[in-house]
Amino acid sequence: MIKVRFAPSPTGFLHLGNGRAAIFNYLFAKANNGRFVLRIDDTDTERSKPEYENGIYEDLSWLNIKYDEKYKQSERKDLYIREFNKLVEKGIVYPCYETKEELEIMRNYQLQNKKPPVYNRKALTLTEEEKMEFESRGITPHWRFKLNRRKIQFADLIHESIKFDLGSVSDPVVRKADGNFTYTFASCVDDIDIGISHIIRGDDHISNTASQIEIFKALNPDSAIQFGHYPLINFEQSGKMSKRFGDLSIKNFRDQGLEPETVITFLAKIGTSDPLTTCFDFETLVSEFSLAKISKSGPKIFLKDMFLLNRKFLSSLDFYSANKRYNIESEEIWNLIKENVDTPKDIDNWKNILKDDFIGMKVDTNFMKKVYEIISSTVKNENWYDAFIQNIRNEFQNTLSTKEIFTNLRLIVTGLENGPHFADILKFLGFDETKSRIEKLLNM
RNA sequence: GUCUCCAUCGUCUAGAGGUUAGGACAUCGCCCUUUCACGGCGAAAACAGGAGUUCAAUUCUCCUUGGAGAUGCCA
Repeated sequence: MIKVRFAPSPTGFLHLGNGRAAIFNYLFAKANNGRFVLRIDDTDTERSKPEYENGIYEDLSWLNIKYDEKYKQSERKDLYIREFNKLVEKGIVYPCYETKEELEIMRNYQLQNKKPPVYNRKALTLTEEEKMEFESRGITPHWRFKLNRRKIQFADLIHESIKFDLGSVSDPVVRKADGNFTYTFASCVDDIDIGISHIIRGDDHISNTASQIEIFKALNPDSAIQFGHYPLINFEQSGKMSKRFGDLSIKNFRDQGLEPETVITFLAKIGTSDPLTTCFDFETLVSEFSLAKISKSGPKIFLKDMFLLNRKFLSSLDFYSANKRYNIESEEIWNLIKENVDTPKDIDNWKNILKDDFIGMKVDTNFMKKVYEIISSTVKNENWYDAFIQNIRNEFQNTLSTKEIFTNLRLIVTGLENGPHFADILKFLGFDETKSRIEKLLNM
């Protein structure tokens, strides 16, 4: 049974990186008839906040990612204690009494002497008397897992094979002095207990995986969990960019008017050998998903590409789907504007522009006067707009470029410099409304 | 410092010893549009560097360089 998990910690809002983890795992599960588990990794009681946990549910539901099972680490402490005690009995974990400050000093010292900042296992040499002494002073220990210091190699679904020198890392802390367990440990216990078959996470977890393989083995010698580490996204970052697009939270992009389909497709396809298609449905994404398509190198992404994709998504919608989401009054309106909207805000904007009480933007007064004269003398028949445009061109052909003429006209009628085919706009608005818009601006 | 991952057009990538190094997005040009956009067509654009293995290296090995990550009583 294939079972994967998405395990965010509620210490902040879900960002694009989290979203990618969720989507990869979700698609992997669906593509293999497996189950997708949501696990709230809230072992860090200091930083975990209920509002962030709610944010996780909101974002997942917005993205339309549904989970088959849900767990919360803060509700599973009894299990961790049981498993922890087994390791204590086996002597694989050991109590340490150093303070954070002492450890910090030790690390700095090692770094300054160009040595790897690895914990020196001093606590291992403590006598029972010394331990008692600490305890009597009210100092509770934190516990470390005694790593087998050797070079290991493990299979990886994306990198094929990863090697790691366990001698280069400290024995991981599994239980903190306050009695809470760390993610490193709780995660292993949960993965075994829940029956996770594949752990798919970012390259930033490679060193964790190396240590956790040892913990998995200590917990369950038969553990056969498979790993896949995908490369992290590099975000093109410049001051301007970040200012323009805001932070990287899913919530931010939702607020900016991106559609969930856009975010899903973007995150599912970026860094894979598939093109950034315009297929936006889950079924297609699932059928196209494969870990083999994820490249080993980290993609650099431009956030503007996501907005480009959003435009493609919107213009691909037919009237029925568009109307369901954005309540478009008529098919005529949708067909008129659909090629010219980047976000739902633009849709609202155009709906407003096409309403009768809309007021455009003033341009040069003489131009507006002339335009009014021309429309007043234009015959109101079936093709009035063609005649109207032709007459204006004739009037200004020696003084203004075609582009300038149209830009001015667009501003007067729509308030914008670009948009749907101009004659189509006039046709939609009708003779009287167009004339009234020019008149209104002239009288302002 | 140590450990780990990675390296093909601007970007995402295909390529697994012999290819005119292919595609997609972006860019530019032309066409369509009486204008911007949309659309159609086309162009430009890449194997980081150095050794080695080989008849032959983008492809295999090593080194250098570059990028990313880890090195927490965070996850």
